[in-house]
Amino acid sequence: MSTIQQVASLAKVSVATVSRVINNSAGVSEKTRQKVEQAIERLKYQPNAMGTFLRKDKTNMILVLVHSVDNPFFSMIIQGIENIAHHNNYNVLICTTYGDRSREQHYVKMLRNHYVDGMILISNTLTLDEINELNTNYPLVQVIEYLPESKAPYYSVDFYQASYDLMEHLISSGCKNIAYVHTGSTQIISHLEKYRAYIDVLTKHNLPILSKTNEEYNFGFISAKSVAALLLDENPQIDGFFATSDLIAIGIIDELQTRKKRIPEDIKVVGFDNTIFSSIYNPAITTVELNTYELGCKSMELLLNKIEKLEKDIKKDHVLPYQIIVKDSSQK
Amino acid sequence: MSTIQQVASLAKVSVATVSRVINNSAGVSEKTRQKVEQAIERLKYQPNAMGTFLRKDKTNMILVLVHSVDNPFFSMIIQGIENIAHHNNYNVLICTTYGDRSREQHYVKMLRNHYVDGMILISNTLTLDEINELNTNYPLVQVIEYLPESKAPYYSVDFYQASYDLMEHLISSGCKNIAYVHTGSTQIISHLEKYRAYIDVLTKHNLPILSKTNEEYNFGFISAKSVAALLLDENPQIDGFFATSDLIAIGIIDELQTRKKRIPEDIKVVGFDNTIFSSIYNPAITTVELNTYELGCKSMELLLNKIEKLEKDIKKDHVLPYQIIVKDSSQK
DNA sequence: TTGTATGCGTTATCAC
DNA sequence: GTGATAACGCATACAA
Repeated sequence: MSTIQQVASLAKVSVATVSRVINNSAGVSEKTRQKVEQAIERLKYQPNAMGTFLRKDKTNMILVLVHSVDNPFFSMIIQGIENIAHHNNYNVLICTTYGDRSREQHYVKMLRNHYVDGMILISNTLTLDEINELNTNYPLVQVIEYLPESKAPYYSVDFYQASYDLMEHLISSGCKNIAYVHTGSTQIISHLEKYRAYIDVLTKHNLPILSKTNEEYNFGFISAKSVAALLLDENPQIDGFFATSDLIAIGIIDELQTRKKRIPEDIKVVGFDNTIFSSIYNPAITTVELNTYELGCKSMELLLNKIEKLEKDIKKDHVLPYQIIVKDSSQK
Repeated sequence: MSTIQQVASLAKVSVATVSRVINNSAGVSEKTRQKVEQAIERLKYQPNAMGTFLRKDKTNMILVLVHSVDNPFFSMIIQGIENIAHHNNYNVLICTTYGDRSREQHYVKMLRNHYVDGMILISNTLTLDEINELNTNYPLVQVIEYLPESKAPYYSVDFYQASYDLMEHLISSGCKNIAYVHTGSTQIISHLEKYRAYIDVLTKHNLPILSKTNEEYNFGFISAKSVAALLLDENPQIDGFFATSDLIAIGIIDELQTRKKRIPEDIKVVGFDNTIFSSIYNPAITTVELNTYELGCKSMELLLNKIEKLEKDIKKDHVLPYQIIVKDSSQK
């Protein structure tokens, strides 16, 4: 491994000149530039990024804290983030927590240690105090999931209204006994808002509340299947399922098919997120498009603003539109 | 942001002592330690990782180069890698290329620039020369996909034998016209070996060869559906499909169901990788378990050996066992 | 047990 | 247009 020193010696110039050549700074004569470039070539010199980082106090890396990525829902957000990041010469460090708080703390430490210039939280278990503290000291953006009371800005979707629309769709399709199924954390805003809409719509129509959640995520599918089984055992009259994700919907449908129920004739099912799963499954699943790629792009743009302090007063709440996508699983 | 200097001043000790406290080095009196810890606490001091990295010429980060991660197949490998990495105080940087060579080169540069201490290649488009050059200069390990002629070590599976077994299974289940479907890169070793077995088994049994590939990956499913449609139009006699992944199998089955074919009665289908998809789909898909988590663990252990030069002569070829998992899609 | 001094590799300021 | 040099924050060899 050669250093800038060795290049300077070989080219018979100072390290300053070599640095200028590397960074394409103005004020280097063509002759010198070529000498230096030849030396770089001969030594196969590669700048040591750590020297640069230390000197500049900037790594051009940002960290994305996410539960897991083995789900097109999250990976689309990340692709949006990466798109904007790469166009602005930033690298994206994907860090998966799998809900483990110690892993999460470990990654947060990377922000504190100047490993990265900023952080995007997709789904996290940080407390309100932690987020507020981090937000005052470091560039921080929340996307999809967020703490509404926190001071950190976020990009998300109106989960309440989307769920309201979905519920009205189920009811207008003839459902009278609609069950709500959620697996994974019950602290997240998306679930809370979906559930709130579920309750409100049922109350408005004077229909019974039939809901069950399971803190275990288990890729959504596994937990959902058993939750659906319990619900159906206790409430054989169920004729509609509101699932908080496409994967949960698939778990429910799998259980229904085991019980020889026809979908949508006997029971209708709706999911959320419009992932590839809702298209490849049989039947295709009614769902909600959240424009996750766009959300990723926007949140990265916001983070860049914070890092490079382009704007002083950054708006805190950003809500992007959604679209209800009706497919086979809930047709009349 | 405070520095070690400020902590030293406040605690009225030298920076060396502060450094000793931070790193839990021996030879610091209890009294001094407490003084320093109080100063650290008061200043909310967080060490700047870049200083440490530069000084130690080590980042304790490794890079995983992978096509994409929105697939349980890859994410299981990565979980294995992360497991071993974290137990050895290393961080894992997940870098997705989506088959884009410029992104790939960008990430490779991070290895050259001392950003990371080593690299694991899961699926890549690096040339033989590139891999060999990198392997001589940096710690490098290949997993799953590899260039057999390269000098870099790898952990993988006997794709030929696994495919041979699968083909024999299809034939013994009664299939006489078996089609081979692959989407994505056709340069990868897994496809080449699978295809070689496909040909060998058919030749041995004197059966016709019916294969089609599509370089476009498209999440496997989309491309596979159209490939299957073409194959079925041209060869209505097909009674078995060998798909090179579970997602491809799903695409095929989707096309078959559109055509009102019964599976497995009319046509049998087998996939590969034993991802969650092969279980959640209806029918459940016969597949091959590759022990991806284990492969991830082993390859990280190997990389650690190379980084910390524990062993001198590292074996180059490592082949882990597989298991054929028969499910509904190919039952007699 | 503690402090001093040096260097890791780079960039940037200031001379010339 | 180029060079000398200080500084970034930290760890460590050596001295005390």
